[in-house]
Amino acid sequence: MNTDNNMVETPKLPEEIHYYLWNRIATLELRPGVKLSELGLAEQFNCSRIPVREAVRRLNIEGALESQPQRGSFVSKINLDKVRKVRYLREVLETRVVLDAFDAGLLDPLVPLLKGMINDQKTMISFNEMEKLTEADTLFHDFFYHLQHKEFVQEHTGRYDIHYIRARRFALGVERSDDQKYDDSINIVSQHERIADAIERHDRQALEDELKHHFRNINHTLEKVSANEEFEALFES
Amino acid sequence: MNTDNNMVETPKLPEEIHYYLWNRIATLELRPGVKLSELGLAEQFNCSRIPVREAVRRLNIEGALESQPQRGSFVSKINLDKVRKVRYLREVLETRVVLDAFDAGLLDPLVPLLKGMINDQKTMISFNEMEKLTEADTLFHDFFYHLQHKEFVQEHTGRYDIHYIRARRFALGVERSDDQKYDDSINIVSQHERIADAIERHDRQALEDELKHHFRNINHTLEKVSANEEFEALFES
DNA sequence: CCCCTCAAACTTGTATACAATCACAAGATA
DNA sequence: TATCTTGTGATTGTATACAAGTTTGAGGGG
Repeated sequence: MNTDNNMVETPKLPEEIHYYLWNRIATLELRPGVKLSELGLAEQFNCSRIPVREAVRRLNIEGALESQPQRGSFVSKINLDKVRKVRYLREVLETRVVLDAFDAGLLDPLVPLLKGMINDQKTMISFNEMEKLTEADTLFHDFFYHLQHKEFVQEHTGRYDIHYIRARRFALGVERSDDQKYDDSINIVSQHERIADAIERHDRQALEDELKHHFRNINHTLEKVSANEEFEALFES
Repeated sequence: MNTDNNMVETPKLPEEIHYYLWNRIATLELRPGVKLSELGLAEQFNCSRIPVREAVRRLNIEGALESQPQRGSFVSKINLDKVRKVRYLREVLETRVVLDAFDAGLLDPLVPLLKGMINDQKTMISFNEMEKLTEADTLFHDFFYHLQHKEFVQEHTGRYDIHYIRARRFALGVERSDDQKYDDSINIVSQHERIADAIERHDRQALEDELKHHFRNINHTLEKVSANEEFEALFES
């Protein structure tokens, strides 16, 4: 997110506050719609409003907060339109990165590694470790970017987009009841499996189709979940 | 309850300042390396440092300014690495958008329109109207995004990236001497022409190749220009 | 019970003041 | 002359104070 220079700088106060709030919002500990106040945060961080204000302004730019003059600052609701747009970018870019790696013959020797990751993911589901599964899913996708030295693409494909990040927690079922979450999680991992299978079979067209299907999956899940009354308050109307 | 969000809001001071500075930096009126100070800007805008500070912080996030504590705020040099990354995104995404439009058969009836735009571009070159050519180039590329209702993609493909924007002025020769600029400008317009020709000939592979060649053109131009001593000071080492 | 009035408490927007650090130039010293 | 010291101004970081608008809730009237 922030272009970390090589030097270990003392984290400045506004960055510290921004980092703390961003993470609390991304993990939904701070629920969409919750009201924050600059003064309250200032007391919490034992400083004046100025450093807090800088963090709040940045969170506004990133779409994590929405400050209204003389009213307050509210944690933004998850914007499904934004999620759909980021999803499209991700489909186009990540498909290209994976297929380029495939065409370069880089993926064949790595099929066993991929299958190992997928087995780990299955284990996490069986032990109901959904937070770990979220990390494992991130790792699975990061893998292809690193292989192609295209990590920077992720800055534009939802790796740091607060709306996509939060939506993904639902797609992976982290925020849902047990009976709801297993279906989608198993789906996602089985999609990973079919991607690995297509690579193993050297079936380029199948790989492309499975990738697109995988990325579009989040849409289907979200349309379903966002219509659920239980979660209505989390999404922008 | 008068929650009219449709009302035309008075542009807030920080946004006004941000907009003004962003444009001055994007057009290179404020040259890379130039030093600004919050207090000086505050006097210029007849306000206190607080609204200025907000604009400056945002320009820092966007990479247009680099503020150093107790030293000053400096207009950033053009970062060629960032330009290359944005160029890659643009190649992948815009190629996909254009080819999707091609596959949907949307482009055939619009070939005359494209040729008209290209003729206008040629006229601008002959009259040495490089600023207008920049706008016309923008319009030519926007055209495909609008056709596919994918305008939002441009937010991620350099339409608003300060480094790419400034680099593009060089690719189009706006900031260079007459003898230097004609070559590259004519190249760019003739590339547009070959793109239109490929569409007219229904040659999908040629269209894809010409698009990629067109997007990669900015790299060649920039490697050449950034090595020129005359412009060395504008680029990050 | 419902609705209106109004004042106090909040909240963000902005101004001013001070603190901490850096750059630079003038002067002292060898 | 060359180098170090030092003081002054400049610049960003932070704190406090006030301005302007919004929310909230108590109290009164119907």
